[in-house]
Amino acid sequence: MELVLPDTLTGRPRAVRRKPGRPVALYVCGPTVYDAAHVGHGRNYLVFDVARRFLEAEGIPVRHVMNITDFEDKLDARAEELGVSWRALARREERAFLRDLAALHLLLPQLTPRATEYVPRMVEVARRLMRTGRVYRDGNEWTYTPPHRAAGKNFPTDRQLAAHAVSEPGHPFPESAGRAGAFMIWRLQRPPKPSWPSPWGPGIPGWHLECYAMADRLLGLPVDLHGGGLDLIYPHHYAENEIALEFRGRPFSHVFLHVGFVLIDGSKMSKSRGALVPLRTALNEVGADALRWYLLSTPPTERLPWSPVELARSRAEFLRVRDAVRHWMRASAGGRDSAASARRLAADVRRELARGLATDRAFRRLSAWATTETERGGAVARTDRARARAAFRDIEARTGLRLL
RNA sequence: GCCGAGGUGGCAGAAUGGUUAAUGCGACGGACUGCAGAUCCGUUUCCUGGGGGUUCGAUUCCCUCCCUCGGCUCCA
Repeated sequence: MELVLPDTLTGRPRAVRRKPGRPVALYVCGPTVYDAAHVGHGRNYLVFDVARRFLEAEGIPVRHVMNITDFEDKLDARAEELGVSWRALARREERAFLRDLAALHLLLPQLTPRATEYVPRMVEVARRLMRTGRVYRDGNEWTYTPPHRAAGKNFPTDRQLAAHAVSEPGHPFPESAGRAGAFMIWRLQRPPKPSWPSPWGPGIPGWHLECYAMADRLLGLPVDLHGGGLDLIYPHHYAENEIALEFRGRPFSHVFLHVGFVLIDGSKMSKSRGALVPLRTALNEVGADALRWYLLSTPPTERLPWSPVELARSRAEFLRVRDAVRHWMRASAGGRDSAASARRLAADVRRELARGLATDRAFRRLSAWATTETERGGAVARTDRARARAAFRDIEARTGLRLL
């Protein structure tokens, strides 16, 4: 069964496909490792985890790449604050971040390339952009200004930006009309801050070149599925896509999926506002399965308001479902049911996930099944136990929940 | 301004063309109780934002208007 996702670039549902004989090329934008993961990160990577699990359960191999941004201004600032080197801080936070994702029972990507290892390739991307004649230098920075694109080629942000700049007179975007959508590709900088040699002098490449260089090298462009949090659409994915359009005339990815924010007090969880719930804290409180249930209980592209009450309710709901499954599977209780009920449930879950990764609807199927089977006191017959188990194993494989 | 998601009973929230539009909370009545709470039983007539259209039939599909929420160069 095909996995159809709401594609952000076209605004339409699109099936995830692959090149014949190749695995699905999945590139998920990773974190800047300067602080602990919060539940917003958790939800983001969780959504791609379920997408990958679904494809693999369908027998489709996935090559899953997630970059680690291990040099960046905020990382420098944090390192200085703590009195450690930016490299040491990045390594430490990277380990913690990946450990927390694994604790949420995520399948970790096969490859987690670090930005620091890709600087020479990013320099090469910058060099090619320099040759387009669309780059200008302003002091220590070189900036690339993309040409105007026809509708549908990229996220419709340049129009937005122009309108936004006009509607807010104090907006710090100087020549907005002509330069909407421009992004930095090289900045001069010296140690102890991150710095690498280049034809333009020592410094650092712009962030957007990172994912382009990595995806091109490790997966080949265009990739099949790409995404991250909704906040990455602009400027990050817009910019990556501009580079792909410049060099190849094709978008960065066949399908873009962007995950809705986890909201706290009505607005986005953010490190700068200090309003966030660390992933580790939530995991310690309710465990991976209940947290997965909660984070996936709203459609992936929609926002999820964080609420301790709802978290507790999700935990209770997950446990109710798990207990119902376990009880139903205990054939020693003299069960008479065939495996049909479990197989139907697995088919329902599969169908809901295939259609837009509707985790919320899939979970509702599980809840409904649990209610029905509990009320009628059903239990599987000993002879059908193996087939029923296989059905639940399939659900587990796709959702990452541990039910049996 | 632009992009996106929505407007269902007092509140929250299901139902992606088909019988009296779920369920939960709240409220009200009753049982129990010295009173209250908790618990249990029952009741809750009244609800699909406005206006067109498609259809035998619309909460559901199309158009339009109004309103709400989120986002719009740190960011998952």
